[in-house]
Amino acid sequence: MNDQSTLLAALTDPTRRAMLDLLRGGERSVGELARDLPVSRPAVSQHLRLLKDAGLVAERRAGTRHFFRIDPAGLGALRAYLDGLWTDALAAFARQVESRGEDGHD
Amino acid sequence: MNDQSTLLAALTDPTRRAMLDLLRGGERSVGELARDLPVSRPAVSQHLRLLKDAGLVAERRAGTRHFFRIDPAGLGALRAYLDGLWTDALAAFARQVESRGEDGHD
DNA sequence: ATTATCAGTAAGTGATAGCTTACGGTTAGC
DNA sequence: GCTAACCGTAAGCTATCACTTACTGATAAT
Repeated sequence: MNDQSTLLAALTDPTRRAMLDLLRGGERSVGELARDLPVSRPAVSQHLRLLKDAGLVAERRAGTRHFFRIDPAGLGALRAYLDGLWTDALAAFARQVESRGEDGHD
Repeated sequence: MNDQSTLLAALTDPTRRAMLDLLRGGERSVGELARDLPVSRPAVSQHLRLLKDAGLVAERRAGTRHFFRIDPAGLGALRAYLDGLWTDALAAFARQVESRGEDGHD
């Protein structure tokens, strides 16, 4: 019920979304990501930790390289939340249209 | 391409998500929202402006009352973004599984 | 017309988040 | 063993954001 906070906070930052966009094509190492981003490598590491904690990326280590890739599972939870909100909003709208003229409000 | 920033930023704040949850049942006035939230009424007004700018809520004015309700359209854009990310991630994963052993990286 | 209610705006404050530089740790190669 | 490359962590700084109080505007009612 409170995990959306982590997911949404993770997706809100522009740099992190840029990182996810870079990972659309497949996994990348930390250095590779930093090379294509306007921030320092430590900053990328911090963002990756956040994304990993949020369940949005997965890690694979090979030697000294740490490869990251998008984890589709994390996005599922977010879609479920938005779907629920969407459904409820439509239901509320239908209910209101249906009761045009009635005045039961406080 | 940059509208997700507004949408995600709007959804990230816990107070704004609480407001949206209150609006799940249907439209509410500003004062009604403030009464059920742990923040002041001006704070609610500020949040509503943000949500409205993001396209997540719609407004209806009746006398001095300003009623707000969830606008399903805004959520659609966000779902589309997540879907694209999801699809690409799955495709990238499939591509990588398929090329086990090959080494075409930079 | 005056008063009261409802709501948006402005200004100021405190906390949070992202960035940087500096450092420590681990693996690969000579 | 020593050096180099790759990466994570720590500390500090700055900017942004959410909140408050005070004020102004607009509608309703007496």
